[in-house]
Formats: sequence, structure tokens, C-alpha cells
Amino acid sequence: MEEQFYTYQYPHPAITVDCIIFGFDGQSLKVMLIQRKSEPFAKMWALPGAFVDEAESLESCAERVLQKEGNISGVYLEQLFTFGLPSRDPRERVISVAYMGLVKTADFELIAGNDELQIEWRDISEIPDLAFDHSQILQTAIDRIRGKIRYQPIGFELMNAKFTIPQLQQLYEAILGKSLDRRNFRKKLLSMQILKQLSEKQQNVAHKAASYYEFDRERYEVLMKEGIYLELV
Amino acid sequence: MEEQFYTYQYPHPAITVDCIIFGFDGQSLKVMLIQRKSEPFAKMWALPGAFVDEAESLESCAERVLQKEGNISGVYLEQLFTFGLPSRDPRERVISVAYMGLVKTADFELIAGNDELQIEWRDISEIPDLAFDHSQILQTAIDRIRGKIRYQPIGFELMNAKFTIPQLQQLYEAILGKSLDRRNFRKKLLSMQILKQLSEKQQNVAHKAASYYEFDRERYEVLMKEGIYLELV
DNA sequence: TTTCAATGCGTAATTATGACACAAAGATTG
DNA sequence: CAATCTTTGTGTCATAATTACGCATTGAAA
Repeated sequence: MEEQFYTYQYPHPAITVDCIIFGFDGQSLKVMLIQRKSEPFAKMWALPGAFVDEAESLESCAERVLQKEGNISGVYLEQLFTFGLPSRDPRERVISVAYMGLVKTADFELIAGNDELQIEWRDISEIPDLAFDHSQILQTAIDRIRGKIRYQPIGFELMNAKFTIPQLQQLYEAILGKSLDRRNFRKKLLSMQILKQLSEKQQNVAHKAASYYEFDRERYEVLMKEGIYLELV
Repeated sequence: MEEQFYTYQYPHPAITVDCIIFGFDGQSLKVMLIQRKSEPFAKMWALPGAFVDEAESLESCAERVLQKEGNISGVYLEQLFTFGLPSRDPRERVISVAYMGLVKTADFELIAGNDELQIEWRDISEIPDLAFDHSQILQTAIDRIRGKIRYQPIGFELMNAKFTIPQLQQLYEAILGKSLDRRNFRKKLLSMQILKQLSEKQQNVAHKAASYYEFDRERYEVLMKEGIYLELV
């Protein structure tokens, strides 16, 4: 490989984007972790990430990571925080912009990349020590999504096209880490009229079939424009 | 000046911290703006900022900007967002981490620095076009502080030591840009028990003197630990 | 046709919110 | 020194939102 160098008059830190990709499998909340192949922190688990390319935006970089690790695109993705303590990477000064996303694990086909020994979905309740300051980054992400889900329809998008109310509740309970009253959850959700009921129902379930809904994005945008503050939980 | 160069194997963007310092003067909400001396965007107004030093954290950098522009320290300061579009600076790739803060304008003595023609508090309702993407950054900050103030005791800290409830309400109204009911504001605030009433009262006011309160930080921390969700407005 | 597990609807008690009346304090004014 | 004026501070009441449940319904499986 050809050696090339970039020279600046002042010191420039390196910039990475690290991704916290939460995955929902219908039951519990998981997060995508990779096992590092190389030093530093070889063999330790870490969040997937990449150095920011010269010409790409931060968000594009996060999308690139998603594409690389699971070949998917078009998911809810949001900037979480920028971590920049001078000592957070032993090699050189590296500032990391963290993005977080939420996907269905079933949509991913995890394939370990060149720098990775393994890649896995790990349950939120069983996270090992992570490389760099990634444990702290992950904790920040968990706090954020728990706060956010209370007043933003996170997860409605990820329930592609159609979902039942109990399925959505399962997601909420997985994220919040506590159970919610079935009847009140339904009542509140329906009262804000951001769901459209479909005629379709569940098939082949050993109990009363729940009916499918879809997210009424138009209606939601209207509410947002009016500055209406949803409290989903 | 001695010429020195820093060389890397991969391209490294430059990193700045830009600060949105909101100032409260007892009446309305203002923001600190500087007028640029040099190109690009010479003579245009912009947010104060600085390149991140090799050894300082992002937050330290924000504190350094505060120190430089107004010789103050120890204020509410929070990371807002990181702006990283490749084209946002015409010179080279510059990624900007924005921090926002809230201070009392009276605590500042604004002195234009070497690269600045002027430095001023500008009312939130009278903001000119700003250099770079700073208009967008400022708008993001306004949105954020308006959202945040609803459920976090922002401004309690800045009311140094003691303040009256009507003074606090004035701040809330300035930030939210609308008036609130005096009686309900008081009732709600007192009901959450994060204020300690002092024996002291206002002096030399041409009407009934309001009594001073202070923020009960201990009690607030307890509430946060319990996961209690305050809704201040 | 009975059982079982989960969906879906309703209701009552409690709590929170919003609108507003009125008393109290304290400087100012005639 | 009493009347006035402005702002603080307390209370009330109707309405809305939240919470905690009871119970009927559905549809596959036993």
C-alpha cells in the first residue's frame, strides 16, 4: 500500500463515529457489539465504528457503519453525544461522535469485518466490559433512549409498516426495563391518534388475534408542527 | 512566529468548539455574538469559538472560550450537538462541537478579542445572519433550551444563591417566549419541593417584597436518583 | 364444547392542570 | 396619615389526565 501523508499547521485530532445500534427481537433489547482483532484492546468487545472520511458527513459515516456491519439502510438514526477526553484512545487524540439507532435484529445479517473477530447482538442486561470509553458511551445511549421514548414515537418506524399494540408495548417495556399496564398503554396510544388501524389481524396465534396498526406519520407531523407535546408513557 | 507542522497518515479534520452563551438580564434572553475581523465571513457576526487544543477536553475548551470572552467560570454548560457537514467551512474540513450555557449578563464584562471587531449581547428576537452555519447552530440551541427548561431546573443555578419566584418566572418566560400564569407557576414549583425559602426578603421595591429562595440541590439529586420526572412548565 | 391465554373495552377513584378571585405587603402620593 | 397603586402570595373550583382494575371477547388447542 502506498504511503501518503497529510500535513497541517496545527495539531488535528482524529475523528471517529461510533454506533450504538439497539436491536429489538420481539422480546428484549439488544445492542450490536464487535470483538476487536487488533490492538489496542485486542479481543475486547467494543461498539462498531469508523474513521470519518474526508468528504462524508457524520451521519453518512454512521450510515456507512450500519451498511458495513449489517447491510441495512434507512433506519432511525440520531446523534447521541461527542466524546473527546484527550486520553480516551491510547494511540493518539481521537474524538468520537456517537450515533445511536434502533433496528429489528431480524433485518440484520451480522458478518464480522476484517478488523473484527466476532460480531453479535448482546442483551442490554449482559454487557461485558468494553474497549476505550465504550461502556460509558453505551450507558449514555441507554439513558438517552429511555428518556426519548417517553415523548417520541421511537420504534414506530422500526416496526416496519404494521405492528400490533402489544408488540409495541413489548418494545417499550424492553427499553424502559419495566412493565406497563396493558390497558392504559393502549388507551393512551390510541387517544393521541397517531395510529391507523388496518383491517388485517394476526394469524395462527394460540389466542385472540391482535389487529395490526400502522404509524400515521402525517398526523404525527401535524402534531409536532403545532408544538403538541406527546407523553407516550 | 515559528512554523511548525503536524503530519498524519490519514486526513484529519480540524475541530472547533463553538459556544452559544445565553444571557439573562432580568428581562429578556440574549445571546453572545462576536463580529469577525478576518476572512472568511469577515465583518459578519458569529458565535464565539476556538480550535480545540491538543491536550484539553471539549468541555475545557468551551470553558476557555467563556473565560476568554467574559472572564467568568463555573456556569451551567452543556454539549449541544456536533456539526460536521464537509462544506460548512470554506477553508478546510472543520467539525464543530457546540456547547451552550446560560449566564447572567451582569456577570460578564465583554471585551472583544484579537480576532473580533466587536462582542455583544444580542436579543434572541433580533439576530442577524450569522457566519458559517451558526444561524442553524443557534436555532438548534434555542430549541434545545426551550425543550430542556420544561423538565430540568435550568437557571436555578445561574440565579446565584438566592432569587425570588417572580424573577425565576421572568427567566422562564424569556426562554419560552410566552407568559405563564403567576399563581400556577408558583404552585407547581413549590409542590416539587426543590426550593428552600430563605428568611430574607426583597428590599426597596415599590410594592410587596418577594421573599428569596434558593435551589435545594440535595433534594433535586434525590428526585433524579428516584427517576422522578419533573415537569416544571 | 370446554379450556386457556391474550386482546380489547369500560369505569371509578385519584391526581394534575388551568383559570381566576381575593387578601396582604409596602412604597408613594395627596 | 389615609388613600392608592403595584406586585406578591393563598385559595378555590371546574375540568382533564392518570392510574388501577373488572370483565367480556376472540380464536386456537385440548
